[in-house]
Amino acid sequence: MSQVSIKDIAREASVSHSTVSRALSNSPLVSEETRVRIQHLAREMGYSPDAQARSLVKGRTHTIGVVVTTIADPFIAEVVQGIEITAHDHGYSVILASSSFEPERELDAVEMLRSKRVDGLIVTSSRVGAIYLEHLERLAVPVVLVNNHREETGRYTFSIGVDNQHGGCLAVQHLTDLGYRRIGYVTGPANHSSNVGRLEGYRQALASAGITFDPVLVVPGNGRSDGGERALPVLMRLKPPPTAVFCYNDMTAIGLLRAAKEAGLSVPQHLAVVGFDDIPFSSYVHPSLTTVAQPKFEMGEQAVQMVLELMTACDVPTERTSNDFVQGQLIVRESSGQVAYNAR
Amino acid sequence: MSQVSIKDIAREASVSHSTVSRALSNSPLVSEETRVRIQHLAREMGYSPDAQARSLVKGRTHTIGVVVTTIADPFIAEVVQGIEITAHDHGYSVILASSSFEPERELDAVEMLRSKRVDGLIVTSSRVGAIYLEHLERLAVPVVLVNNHREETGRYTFSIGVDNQHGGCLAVQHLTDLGYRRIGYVTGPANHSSNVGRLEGYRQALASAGITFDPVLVVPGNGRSDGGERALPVLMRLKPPPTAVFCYNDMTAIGLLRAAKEAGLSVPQHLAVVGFDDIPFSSYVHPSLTTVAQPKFEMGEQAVQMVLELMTACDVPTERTSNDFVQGQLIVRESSGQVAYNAR
DNA sequence: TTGTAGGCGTTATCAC
DNA sequence: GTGATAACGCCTACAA
Repeated sequence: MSQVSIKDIAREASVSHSTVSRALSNSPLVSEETRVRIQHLAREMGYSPDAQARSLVKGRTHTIGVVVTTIADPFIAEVVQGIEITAHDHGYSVILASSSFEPERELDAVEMLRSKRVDGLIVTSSRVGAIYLEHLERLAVPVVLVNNHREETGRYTFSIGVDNQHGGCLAVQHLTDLGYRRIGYVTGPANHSSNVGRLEGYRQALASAGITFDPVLVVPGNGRSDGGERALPVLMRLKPPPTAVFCYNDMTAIGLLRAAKEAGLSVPQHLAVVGFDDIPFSSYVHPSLTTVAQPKFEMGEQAVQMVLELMTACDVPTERTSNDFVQGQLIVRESSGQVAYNAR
Repeated sequence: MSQVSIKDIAREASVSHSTVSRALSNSPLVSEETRVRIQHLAREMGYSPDAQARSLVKGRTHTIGVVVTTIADPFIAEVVQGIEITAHDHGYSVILASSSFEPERELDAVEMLRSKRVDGLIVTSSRVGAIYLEHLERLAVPVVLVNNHREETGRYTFSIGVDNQHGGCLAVQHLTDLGYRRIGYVTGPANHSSNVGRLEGYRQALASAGITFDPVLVVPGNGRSDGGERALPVLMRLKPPPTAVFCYNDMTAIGLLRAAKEAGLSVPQHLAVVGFDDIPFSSYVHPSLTTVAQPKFEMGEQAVQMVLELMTACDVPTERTSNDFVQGQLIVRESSGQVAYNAR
């Protein structure tokens, strides 16, 4: 009933099923004539090869598993888009699993993907990246972490992420180039490597502009907009207050912008603001947000390429570690340098 | 090398592979003692059942295919989140494929999913829904369309979408309840069924408030923010201009808000604005946007449930049509009724 | 050039 | 209870 198989075609064409198999895979071991006849017949009968049966014998599923915390995060969604499109271009398809931020569910997902015999695994924003180290041997497939939040990256790990220090440096250099000299930083989650990196970039840019680092200008945020809202009054109470501020990410900056508006401060006249991420929103807020864009699509793209390379090179089995970094890009909008149209 | 199979376990345990199979599936046809022994051994050896081999014999993959235009659309991403989580809860996993708005790629995706023998198919925002009608017979699995933009829904189709008329009615009733009587509508893509439905809801709400419909108040948009920006001057040039406006969707409303700000109109004092969708941004714009929320997660959830039902009931083979509608929910924010804190 | 036979890792149906 | 044996749909030596 369900689906026609090569045996059905074989019967119809009065040949053996192996001849059908060969004809359909364009094997040279079959006569031109029967080849076209079989292929025509297959199309007519609505044949669709069974990928499972094929991969059972070939040992490859042409499928890669993708584990995310939640696909509803626009940032992650863009990375996944890069993954899906790149995978498709290489003849691979993608099984998506989300952990909903629960480590247990994340392990479930990995186990399920192992059962489905994915050829490789990409994990984004995992906070439990370390667990993969233990599971790697039995997983038997390459694993690439994207944008993970772990501190230490040991052996057996492959990851790809943005160069946080470089990005932070870009952001702050932009401000120093504009002449700002008293520049604040609103942090993200304190011990995330991304926060540490961006802070380091901040210090580096200050240093190269000949500005001495002042720790009171670093105020805590949390990566969310409410963190930015709370940070603003703290910054403005300083003597003297900063004239520009670099925020851990765009959501922080957006919260800070909102607080500034309510406090009657105009941006960028009273305070220049730079974010990080370039979430879709940042061009729509008012004033639009200067930020460091993370190449999200590209990160997905590179993750797939890394997995593919690791797959073919898996004879040299994993002693190597590789952590690739992509460079962020400064996007100048109204919240820094330029004066907004209608705010003068 | 790669993965241990039940045969490996059988050899190790000195039993037949069928006994191992039974032990691992908790069959009653195996002694308690060997069952625990085998299960222990399996865990020790790092056994992972091969889902492909299993589905080859069972005829079920416990996988559903999801075709999207792009996962980077936050709206779609939330629907997919609902799909993934619901599927997971029912023991199903999700293969994701994106069409990038190209019909040809969409067909590719469907063909690939057929090869992978998915048990069901969910397609979101397809503009070529009609193609599925032809392919349905050979697809041999249930297909559910989510939020599709086709006009006619013929036989053999199953879909789920928001009740546009009801939603439009909610939005405009909210405005009439507040006392507004001259209310505009900025359209979406003219012939989309969603636009037609929302317009119909607009007219219905006017009628039940005893307001006669005035066609000049309906001005064209395009579903994007620039459409909203261009619509504002058109509306304000009317004599008399509207005091409130319902927009086809949030992006349109956001564009309109921006134009209003540049024109020196304050919202909602000079003009109340209501959108549709409740995209994540709408709570962040200023003033925050009153809107009709589409239950995106729920739509994904219901789509999975529909697929699951159709799967088990596929003996009654498809003569039926079913189009389920979920109800939107009014979210009142600053852009309508309430006056924003700092705008008085 | 084509057919036969075996195997991929399961489950399921028989016997014993 | 357990063990052969035969599927599931495909690929691929090896024979013919």
